[in-house]
Amino acid sequence: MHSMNWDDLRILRAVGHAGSYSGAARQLEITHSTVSRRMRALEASLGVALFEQVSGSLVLTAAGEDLAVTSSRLGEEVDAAELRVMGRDAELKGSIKLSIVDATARNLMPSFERFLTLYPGIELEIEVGPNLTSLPRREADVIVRATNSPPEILVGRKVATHNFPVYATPALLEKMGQETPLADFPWVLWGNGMMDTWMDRYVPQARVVCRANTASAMVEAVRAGIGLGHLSCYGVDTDPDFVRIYPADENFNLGIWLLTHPDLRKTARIRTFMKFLDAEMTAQRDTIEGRAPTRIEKYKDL
Amino acid sequence: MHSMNWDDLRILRAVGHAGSYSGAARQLEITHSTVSRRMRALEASLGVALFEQVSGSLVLTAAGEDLAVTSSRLGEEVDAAELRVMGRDAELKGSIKLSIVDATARNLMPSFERFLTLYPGIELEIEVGPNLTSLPRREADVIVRATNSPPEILVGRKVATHNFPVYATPALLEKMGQETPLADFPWVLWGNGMMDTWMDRYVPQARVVCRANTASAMVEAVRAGIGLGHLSCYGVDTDPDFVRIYPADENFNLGIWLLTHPDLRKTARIRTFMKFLDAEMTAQRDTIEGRAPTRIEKYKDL
DNA sequence: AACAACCTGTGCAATAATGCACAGCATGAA
DNA sequence: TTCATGCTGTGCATTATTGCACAGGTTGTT
Repeated sequence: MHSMNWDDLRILRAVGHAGSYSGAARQLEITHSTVSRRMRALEASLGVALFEQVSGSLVLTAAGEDLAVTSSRLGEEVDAAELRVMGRDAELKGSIKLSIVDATARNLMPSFERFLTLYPGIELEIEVGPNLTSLPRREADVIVRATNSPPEILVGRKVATHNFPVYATPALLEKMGQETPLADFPWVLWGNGMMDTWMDRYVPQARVVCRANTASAMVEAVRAGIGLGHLSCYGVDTDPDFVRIYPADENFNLGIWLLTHPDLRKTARIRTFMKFLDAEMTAQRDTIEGRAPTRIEKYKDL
Repeated sequence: MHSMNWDDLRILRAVGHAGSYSGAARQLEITHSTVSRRMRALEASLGVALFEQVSGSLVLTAAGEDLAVTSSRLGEEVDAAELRVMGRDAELKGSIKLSIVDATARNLMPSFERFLTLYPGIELEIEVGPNLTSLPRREADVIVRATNSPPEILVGRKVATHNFPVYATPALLEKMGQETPLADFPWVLWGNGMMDTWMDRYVPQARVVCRANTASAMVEAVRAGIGLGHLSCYGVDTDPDFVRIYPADENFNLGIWLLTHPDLRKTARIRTFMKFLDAEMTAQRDTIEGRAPTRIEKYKDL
């Protein structure tokens, strides 16, 4: 008997999650026209309307919602099964060249270790450096980047977000006095100017005593007590040397992107590795994004 | 990130169930070459061998078994969801012409009633007759047949099996005497001769006093006490007028096929109806096939 | 040994699916 | 009011998938 195409349910899951054909298309890395046709085909196959149009956008019907929920559960089972079996046998071998900034690399080392334990046939070549701005073709298989405008020649997805609260050290707070306003502190700013707009708006007369052009240098400069600084929660929240003194501004964050070249994305060991990192970072997202700080301090006023 | 094609899991489920690419192909109504390619693609996508070849046939690896089991569970969830939403709204309407023999039609009337209650927009035209041997194109949308050689121009599947134990009536047993051997009874045989080989082998000198050419006529002839007869358990096991006196021979049964024309199989109301009947008969398979008799008598010797 | 009936694998033509490019609609900001 | 940015729908060319036909292997029966 003719059966429904289960892969249409994978598309439906994405539509339910993204809220639109266009959003689902981006998530799945296919075109919105494909999503549209697949949902039409699914409706025809089932003989039921899954969507109704409201002001040019589509919303799920009751049947659509039912099926989208089921598809979401199916997705969880598929993902779990996929992780269980992917590259499970000795066939998964070869080299993976990873390009990653050093701060994020440090945070992910335990995950890399776990991956290499699971897949002993893999050789992971990690190219760690300061902010990597050029991506010569073929010099890396997998790229982890902190950006809000990922290069269009690569494919992948945003797995988490760097949020940047303002941090100080307890020693600096004590030295300056607990009631000293932010404007009176010395500041360490990002060399690429990404927080300058924020400073102009909220601490216009700030004493900028230092600029650093890498995440690691930023962290070490603040650790040394040189000044206050916007640091990513990722790895800093769990470092006892730091104290948050002002919350992150959601308009000043960076996506953490997991990217590869389009023609590599079907390569088993690349897919396995990216899926593994995706799962690891998804599991740690609250920690990465600063929603599970280990020290809670009274925030200063501007 | 590139995702596995979930529809490959639907194929894998069938392979796990059928035990071969060829068997899965028949079950899914696609070619074995498609099954082969889809399983190769799935293995490539996951980077794991799901099959290994043993004497020209394929057996599942541990990873393959893991994934086949998961796929089977997914299939149950998909089937349940599909039944919940299929044709759920008022859109499912139109006519369905069903061709079915009268004995099976009587057994399925409660199911037809349930279907029409669920889908009030459907008009079911049931063509009930004695054994229908010709299938003029387009005179029926859905065909239920008792056969072991379904017409190749139609598509569908065997949903259950007619098994044919030997039945008597209590009155006939009393009239003939409880210890009378089978050979001394009068017999009612099928007009199409389908049980003649069995009779030649096991009751060669039988007194054949009656032949009937339809299932209904067979049932009514035995009910009238004319003689013993091979009747389908389906509907007879639950009829208090009858007693089994000899078990069914598994080499003398008929498949119950649910069939339609290839170009109708994607039509929503046809698919919904066939899937519904499939589910109903699958749920009743033990009863249909005689594994849940309501009266258990001591079987006679040959 | 020969044959029948099952199995899987693959080249090539046919068919189906997808992406691209375009069109039109809705909404929010300036 | 105008414009930008999102959305969905669709014709056509491109790409991927499928079916057909064939080949070869294994097993069981005669």
